[in-house]
Amino acid sequence: MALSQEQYRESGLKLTPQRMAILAYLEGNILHPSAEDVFRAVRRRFPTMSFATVYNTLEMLKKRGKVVELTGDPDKKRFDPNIRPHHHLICTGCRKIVDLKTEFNLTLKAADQAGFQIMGNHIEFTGLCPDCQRKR
Amino acid sequence: MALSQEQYRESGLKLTPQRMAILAYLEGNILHPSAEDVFRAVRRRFPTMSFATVYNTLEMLKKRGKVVELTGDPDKKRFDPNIRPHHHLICTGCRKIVDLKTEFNLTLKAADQAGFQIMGNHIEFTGLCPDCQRKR
DNA sequence: TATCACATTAGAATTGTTCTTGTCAAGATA
DNA sequence: TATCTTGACAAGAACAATTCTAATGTGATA
Repeated sequence: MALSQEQYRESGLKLTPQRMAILAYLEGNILHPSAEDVFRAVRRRFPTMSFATVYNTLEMLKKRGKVVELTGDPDKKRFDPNIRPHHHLICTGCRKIVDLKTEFNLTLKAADQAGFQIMGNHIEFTGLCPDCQRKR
Repeated sequence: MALSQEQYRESGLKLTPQRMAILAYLEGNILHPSAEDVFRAVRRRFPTMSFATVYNTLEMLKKRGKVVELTGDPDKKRFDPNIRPHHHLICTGCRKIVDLKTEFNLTLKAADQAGFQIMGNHIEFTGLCPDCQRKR
């Protein structure tokens, strides 16, 4: 998430301590946190932090393209501060999500697109992470 | 979803009218229905149908590999009775999900797998469906 | 048809997310 | 720096999706 404080301000948004804390937590975070993960982490420094602020901020960042909302976890929303297109490994045991650097060249023939205007693609490799392999 | 009534019984499950109605609705359904879609459809014939029955049945079918739970819709669980591996087109406007017949040969080098035991993969092509293109 | 394990129902409970309302503070302006 | 205005915040209520609970009902087998 390349989002400096200046960029932030320039886009007409107020830079509040709460938002800075959320940004700091997201910056470089590769754990694909849920809203609750963000909330729990940021609350340590801001005990009065509200869930609404977390959701509002994430929603705003999403609208501005600064974070991406992930699918792949059916139980909760997960967010990725890495906005460069990339794919994921997903553990079906613990729902851990790991970034993939591998690139794939995927194209769909027009005949297969069902009239869709394709904007992007995302590959989910599913399997068991090392921890979950050990447990079973 | 190739699941005949005989297979159903043989696997030690009771075949109730409610379950038959759910199975009938799922059979050949390409709309990737949510639990509520199933509920609403089946309730027409079984006005006493309970949501719990829908969730229980879907969960059971999932456990037995007769349906697949989809990611791709962050707001609700969606189910696919087509258990043959295939990929999807997803409309970011209305969350319509369309099956793709196109096959891709995706392999990950061991070095890229982060120790995961890979079980499968799934590609989501995102974009706007024809209806949503018209609306914007 | 009697029995029993399992399925069903209705609604309560839980979880994740969004909305509302009153208050407050960041950044702008003078 | 003092004041103003707009948007952000906190707290909790509301909402939506899903899961659980307890009581009742029913399919399959003998």
